[in-house]
Amino acid sequence: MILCVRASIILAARKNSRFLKTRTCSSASSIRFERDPESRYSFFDGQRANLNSNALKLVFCTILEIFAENDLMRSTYSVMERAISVDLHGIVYVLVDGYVSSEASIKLLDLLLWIYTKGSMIELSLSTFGKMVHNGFAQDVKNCNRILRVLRDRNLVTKEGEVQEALDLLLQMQERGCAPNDVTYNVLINGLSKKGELEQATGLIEEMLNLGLKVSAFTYTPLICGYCKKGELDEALDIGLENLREAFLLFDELRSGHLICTLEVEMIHQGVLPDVFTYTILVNGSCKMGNLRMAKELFDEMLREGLQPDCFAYATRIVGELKLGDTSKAFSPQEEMLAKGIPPDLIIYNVLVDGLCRLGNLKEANELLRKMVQDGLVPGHVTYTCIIHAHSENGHLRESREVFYEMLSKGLSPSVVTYTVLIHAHAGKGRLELAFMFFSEMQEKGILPNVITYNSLINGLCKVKRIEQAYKFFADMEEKGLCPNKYTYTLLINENCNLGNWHEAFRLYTQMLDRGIQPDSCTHSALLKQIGKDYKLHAVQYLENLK
DNA sequence: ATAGGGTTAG
Repeated sequence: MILCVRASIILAARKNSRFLKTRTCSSASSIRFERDPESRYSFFDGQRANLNSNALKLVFCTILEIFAENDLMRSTYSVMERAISVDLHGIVYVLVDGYVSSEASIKLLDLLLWIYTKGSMIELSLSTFGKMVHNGFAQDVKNCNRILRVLRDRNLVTKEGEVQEALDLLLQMQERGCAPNDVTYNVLINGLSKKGELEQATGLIEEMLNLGLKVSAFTYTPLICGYCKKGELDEALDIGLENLREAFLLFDELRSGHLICTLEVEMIHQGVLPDVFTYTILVNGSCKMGNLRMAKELFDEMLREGLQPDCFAYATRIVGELKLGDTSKAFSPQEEMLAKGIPPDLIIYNVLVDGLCRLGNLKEANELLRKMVQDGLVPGHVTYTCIIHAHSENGHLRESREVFYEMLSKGLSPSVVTYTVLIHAHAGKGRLELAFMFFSEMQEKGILPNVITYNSLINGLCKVKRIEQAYKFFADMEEKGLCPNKYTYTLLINENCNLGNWHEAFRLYTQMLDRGIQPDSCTHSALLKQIGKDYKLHAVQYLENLK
């Protein structure tokens, strides 16, 4: 059988090369490939280069066809991956053009789209899907679901538009008779939940139930996740109100606990049992909302249910223990994991290194790094960023730079977070020249600064009263399409108040309200800093009520 | 190997 297939491939390849030679000799530019996006080659290099690239596509497609027809999907996969790795994206034209048998092209196009979507190659996914639809190859709901995920994620990353585009596709699917299924809805519910559109997400669950579609852990998990994130945002509001802080915390605890329990009960009511994914989110959400007791209870509940926690679940638990400041308890799951044959991964180590750094145990953190390397793991950019951060927080700017250069020498690419940590530290300590150096260096490397990066610079500039320059960066970020947040405004309001520029401070305050940016009590404190202490709290409460 | 949910750093 294998020999037979091999022989066919060789024969097919030979047949193709003859076919192509004929084409070349007759000097007819391939009719079949007129629409080839790589046709610009022929512009510079004559027909030969163009045909060579096409020849390669035909050979690849022939091999793929033979593998697919014989159901050798593993081999098909690796050949397809090879074709993509040498940028032969044009094979999609061969596949939709009817050059290979329709049975094989369906399989091959599915596979091609799968590879593109799995690798989040957004434009290639969309263009391939478009060609498939155009040629009647995309009737499969699975393909639609893959594209839905891509559209959803693109929307979430760029923050432009809505998950709307994906919702539109859902409508189109319904119109074309390609019935959306439970997976379709799950993808959309996930997108809406991540955007905080929880009511709309709940509405889709109702729609699913009405349609008799299967509601599962896949459906509820993102929604629970969304509620957890909302709780986290709410909690941020009470920073700075130390006589009211505890009351807020208690309130949040009750509310979030209640919501999470309701959802959990609802899931069980629907016959959906929470699994490791669900529990991980619940534990994480409880941690983030500061309810560490509930986090622990949920983790234990997961064990009682007979579920086997994995690295994700353990990482979440360790974060919780570290928040409680208990180093020994944070390290104990490691033994448990080893006993169960789940070796701690890079993220587990990152969490532990960061935890030790935050507790000021830089020495222990370094020992852990050595152990990590012994275990065959390589510290990554997050690991280094944690250590750089630790040095910065301790005011050791020189050390933080040294670790940064060590990181570069290991061939690791710093992220926007790494640079932001460095910029924040240097700008905050008045070392603005170094901060600016890092700021331009990151952009030269194509790492885009974000709101936090700009806030770090604005903070440093305000501190040394270079407010004009702070405004320049404020304008610069807006030009780049970055939206200033409540911290950006609070920094500028604060400095204007320090300088007695009340008019400007209130102008900024009005502007942020107009833009729908919620101020917090820090903004209000900054604004009212000069008012007598007795009146201050009343004034803050008054403003809080206003919004 | 052909869809869908979860973990770390500013």
